[in-house]
Formats: sequence, structure tokens, C-alpha cells
Amino acid sequence: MTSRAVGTRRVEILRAAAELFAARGFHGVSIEELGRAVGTSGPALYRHFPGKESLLAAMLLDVSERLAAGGRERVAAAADPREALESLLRGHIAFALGEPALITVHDRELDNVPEPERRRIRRLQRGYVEEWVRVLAQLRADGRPELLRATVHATFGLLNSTPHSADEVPGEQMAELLLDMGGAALLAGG
Amino acid sequence: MTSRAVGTRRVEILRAAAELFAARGFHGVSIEELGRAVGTSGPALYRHFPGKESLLAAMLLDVSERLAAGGRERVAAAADPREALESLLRGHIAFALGEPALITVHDRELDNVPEPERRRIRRLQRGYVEEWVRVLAQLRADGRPELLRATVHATFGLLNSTPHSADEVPGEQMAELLLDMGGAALLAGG
DNA sequence: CGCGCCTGTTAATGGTCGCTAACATGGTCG
DNA sequence: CGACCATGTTAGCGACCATTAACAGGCGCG
Repeated sequence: MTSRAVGTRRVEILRAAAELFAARGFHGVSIEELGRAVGTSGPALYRHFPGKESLLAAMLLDVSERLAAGGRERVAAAADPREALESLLRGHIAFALGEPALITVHDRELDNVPEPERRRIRRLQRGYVEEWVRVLAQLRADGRPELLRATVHATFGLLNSTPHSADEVPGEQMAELLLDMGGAALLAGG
Repeated sequence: MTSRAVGTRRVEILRAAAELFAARGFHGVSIEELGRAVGTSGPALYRHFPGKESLLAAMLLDVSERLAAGGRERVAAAADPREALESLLRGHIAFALGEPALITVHDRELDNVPEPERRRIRRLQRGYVEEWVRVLAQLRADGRPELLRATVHATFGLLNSTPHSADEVPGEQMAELLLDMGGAALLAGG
């Protein structure tokens, strides 16, 4: 059996790994389990990634890039700061609700990424945060930059908590709730 | 050398373990490391806990009990719902800022607690959440219970995110910021 | 004084893990 | 058609890990 398209396996592995890492943590999942989750067994993974850590690195790099790029586009497309902030919120909420496993791994497992890539991921994350901070600064004359940054981080905590409260609330309502709460939190204080 | 007071070692171990588990995750910390962190080496831990998992269980049980008891007391001592909610917020914020490692482990490592204790911890957590929900319900005619519960969970995400954004903002200001953001988030939506 | 408990030590054990080696297979293409 | 490359397989290696065994010192109490 030869694979369908190039890179299909790779993507399959990353998706399965995200679920497992989110559920039991990077160190709580073995290579053998990762293999079994995609129908192969164990060491077949090494045909696609040089090691377990590289797999995590690829995953977090992809997430960070998608978030950062999405943020940039949304801000660029917005007519004014108010609209930009709402668009950022909607984008992040869609991501958190749509790919809860990725969001979870993204803010728990950075420390397990080896050094060359960790720096790149951090840079991307910082860029994403600064996107929010710049927009927020235009809406609030008051805040010093560190305070705005802390505000944004706390808001991410709010938005990213969704996966952990395995929900009885349907996605559409949850999105609305998070939009309201996130907006209120961002504009509070000062 | 005989220890100062009874249970001193036990507490020392729990404190050190909280830091290590928060930093690298339950599976990322070895017994040997836990021992070294309190000046003994490795297997000495088994004089105080029957195993690694029991250690985690004791830690999470203690946190859950303190949060739940604190919540109960604060609500009982409050004159009205508005005051109760503010007191709950202040209490949780003080905990999150004062013991960031415990808060982190508390909402990441429950799955690694073995079954008899896990249920008890969950029960305590649920009780704490319901304390918040009852208060919130008195302040907001609108919300259905699941929505209020989701609101409270999201607010916890906001408050508990503090440890991860290792901060440039001093504690007192951070507490104020979280109070404002948390309050706004809780009363938003609907 | 001496016995026992509390608390610690080092050595060993059995299991698991990440990773490598050696080998197999099947489709692509010169 | 036959060599190559991509993608698997199983077996094995060395490291590490949680836990247990065997042993030791010191303090409190009879």
C-alpha cells in the first residue's frame, strides 16, 4: 500500500499526536502509542520525523504560524481598531473551539520543544500577542504596555480554557459567550 | 538527624513537588529529582508517601479543599451577592498569585491521580464551582445554569492563566487588573 | 541502658521508553 | 524489467524510572 498524497501521513500523525498530547501530556504518550493511533506501529514514525521532540516542534510551529498569520490578516482587513479587536476575538475563539487539542498542547508543552525551534515559536507567539496589544492600545488611552500585555495574556487564558471545561454548551452559544466575556475583559481595568 | 516537627518533611516535599510538577509536568519529574529537591535522595520519599501518584493526590486534595472551604467561608461572610462575588474573586486571585505552582498543577494533572482520590477531588472542585454559580445566579436573572457554569469556568481560565504569563507587572497591580477583568467577564454576556 | 520507631542510605529489579538496525515490499520510472 | 525510493516491519540496545530490599543511625521512652 502506498500513501495517497505526499505528506498525508505526516499530517495524520500530527493530528493524532495533538489529541494524545492534549489528553495525557507529551511525556505521558509513547512512540508506540503514537504509531498505533495512525494504524502503523511504533518506529514507523521515524520515517516522518527525526524524533518525538521534533514532532512536537513541528506541531507547535504550525499552530503559532497559523495564529500569527491569522491575526495579521484580520487586523489588516479591519476598518478600525474596534472592528479589529472583534475580529481577533472571533478568530481566536474559532480556533480554540475548532481545535481544542492544538490549543491545549500549544500553551502547555512549549518547554518540551528543543532549543532551535523553541525560540522561533516564542517569537511567533510574541508577535501574535503584540498584534492584540497594538489594537488594544488604540482603544484604551490608559494602559502602559506591560499592563496591556498582561490583559491580553489573561484574555487568552479565558479563551483557551474552553477545552478543559468539556462542555454542555453547544459551540455556537459558547462562541458567543466567549466573545462577550473576552470583549468585556479586554476593555475592563485601567 | 531527627526532623523538627511532625509532618514538616511531608509539607516540604509537597511544596517542592508542586514547583517541579508545575514546571515540567508530572511525568517529566522523577522520584530521584523530587528527593534531591528536599535534600534527601530518591527513595526516601517512600517513607512519607506510598508512591508518586499518592503524592500528587495529596497535593491536589489539599488545594481543592482549601479552595472549596475558602469559597464557602467567603460567601457565608458576605452581606449580599455582589459582595460575595467580589470576595470570591479576591480569594481566588490571592491564591493564584500566591501559589502559582499549585494552581497550575491543580488544573493540569488531575488525570494522573488514581481513581479513589480523583473522584473526591472532582467533587470538591464541582462544589467550588457551584458556589460561584449560585452567587452569580443571584446577580444575573438571564443565565441558564450550564451557561453560568461555562462562564465561571472561563473566568477560572482567566484567573489561573497568571502563572503562565511570568509577569513584568507587580503583584498588587496584577491583582487589581484580574479583579477588574474577572468581574467584567462574569457579568458580561446574556 | 537498651529497644524500637522514624527516617534515611545504597543496591538491585523489572518494566518501559526512545531510538537504531536490519530487513521487506511495492510502486515509479529510466 | 530492474534499480531506487518511500514506507513499513520486528528485534534489540542502552537509559531511565518507579519501586522494593536490605541495612543503619539516632532519639524517646520503658
